Amino acid sequence: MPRTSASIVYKTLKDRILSGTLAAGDHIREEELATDLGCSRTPVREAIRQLEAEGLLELSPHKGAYVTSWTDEDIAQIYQMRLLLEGRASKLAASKIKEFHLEKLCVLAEEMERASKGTRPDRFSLITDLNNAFHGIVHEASGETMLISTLKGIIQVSMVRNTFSLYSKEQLSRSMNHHRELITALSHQDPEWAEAVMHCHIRSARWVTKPRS
Amino acid sequence: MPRTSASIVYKTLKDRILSGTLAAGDHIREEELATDLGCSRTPVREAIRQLEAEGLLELSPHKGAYVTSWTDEDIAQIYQMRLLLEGRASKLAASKIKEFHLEKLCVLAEEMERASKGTRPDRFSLITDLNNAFHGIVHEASGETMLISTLKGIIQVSMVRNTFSLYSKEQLSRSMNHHRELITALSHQDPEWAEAVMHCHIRSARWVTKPRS
DNA sequence: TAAAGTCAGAATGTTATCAATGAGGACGAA
DNA sequence: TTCGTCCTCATTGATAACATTCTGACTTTA
Repeated sequence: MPRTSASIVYKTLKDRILSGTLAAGDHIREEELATDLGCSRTPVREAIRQLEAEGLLELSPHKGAYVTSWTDEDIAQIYQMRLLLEGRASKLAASKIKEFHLEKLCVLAEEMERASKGTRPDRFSLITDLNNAFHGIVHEASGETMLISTLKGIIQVSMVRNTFSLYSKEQLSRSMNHHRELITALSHQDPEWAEAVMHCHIRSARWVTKPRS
Repeated sequence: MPRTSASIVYKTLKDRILSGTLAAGDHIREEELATDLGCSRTPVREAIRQLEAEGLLELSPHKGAYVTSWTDEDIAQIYQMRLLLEGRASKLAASKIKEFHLEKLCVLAEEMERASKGTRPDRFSLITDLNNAFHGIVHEASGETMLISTLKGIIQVSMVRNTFSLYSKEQLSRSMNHHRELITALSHQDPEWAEAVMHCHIRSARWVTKPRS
């Protein structure tokens, strides 16, 4: 899909940030990254600016780019935003959802369950991708373009810290149950139920990376 | 404040879009803008990419950038988002607001009233700036960094179409009254009242650019 | 010793130039 | 006329080299 150098750099850099290869606060040198990826500085700069706009990088003039460090307070606020926005998305989706949405959700839920019971070492990143796709379908079903694009940015940020590899067996199973319950609520076209399930789902995810306090 | 060429181009271009100098759908050529502003294409490219990330420009490969055309549906959805997010910001602000916030809000409300009663030809852009500052203080008082930054992007977009020059005398006066009422609600630390006033304020603004349908 | 000034080095900001791509029109055949 | 092909040109994509600015370390001086 991405055929320009800039988009390749973008994707690579974003992967490294989301996967934790690049840690919070790390300094990114344009030249270094350019030679590393075998292109000139211009595409690298473009990728960096784009990631800055998404909030994954912070850049200060003449100094360079740094991987954004999120405070615990930031993370807490991001979850509050997800609560508000994904709650609304679920609510809206319940009234508008189409059959093919429900079918996709079922398939994704099933694949996630299969993946979570497996033992492949890369299963967590697979679950992450499936989970993102699942939430994406719910958002799409809400039919609100603006809500969808806002959510995309916010969720991405909350994914920097949250990995399914941190989930306990119990937490993972609860998450899967939420997916099932959400599908049921949506298929019954019950907005309040759908919103409530989503609230449970997000609130429970909130406590994975940060057990107490 | 902005000392790099790229940020100057960014600011200039953004002003032109928000002020309507550049209309929806207008084509922007890198070369053209570069010679116009007396710099090379690179800073222009950077500014364009940044504005694309903010949603003000749409970028199609090998063709160039176009000023985003918002459909009526988009505008409606943006107001829904503002309703949700600014409502929450007002609610939170009510419990946390400090005395100096209230003082600033009073000053701004007063200046807006004075400006709206004046006859200076540039009074509408003045009111716009004051109004943005007013809402900014409310957001700031909410103390939620993430909410604030999300709102900044959304409001900016909703400002492309909405100008106080379109307000009738009655609408303008109602808007001023909302500001006063919001200050009172906030000073009484009544979250529900503050939220309700903000809802009224945004819903009434919704019907300025688009009288019916 | 501490404070201020200076300078070298490194990184980003900017430019000019070349390469590649796709849009749109001219042309011809069915 | 309509469709398809090819060609041309405008515009973006990418590179390398130059300019500017910041940082931090070294020197000087009181």
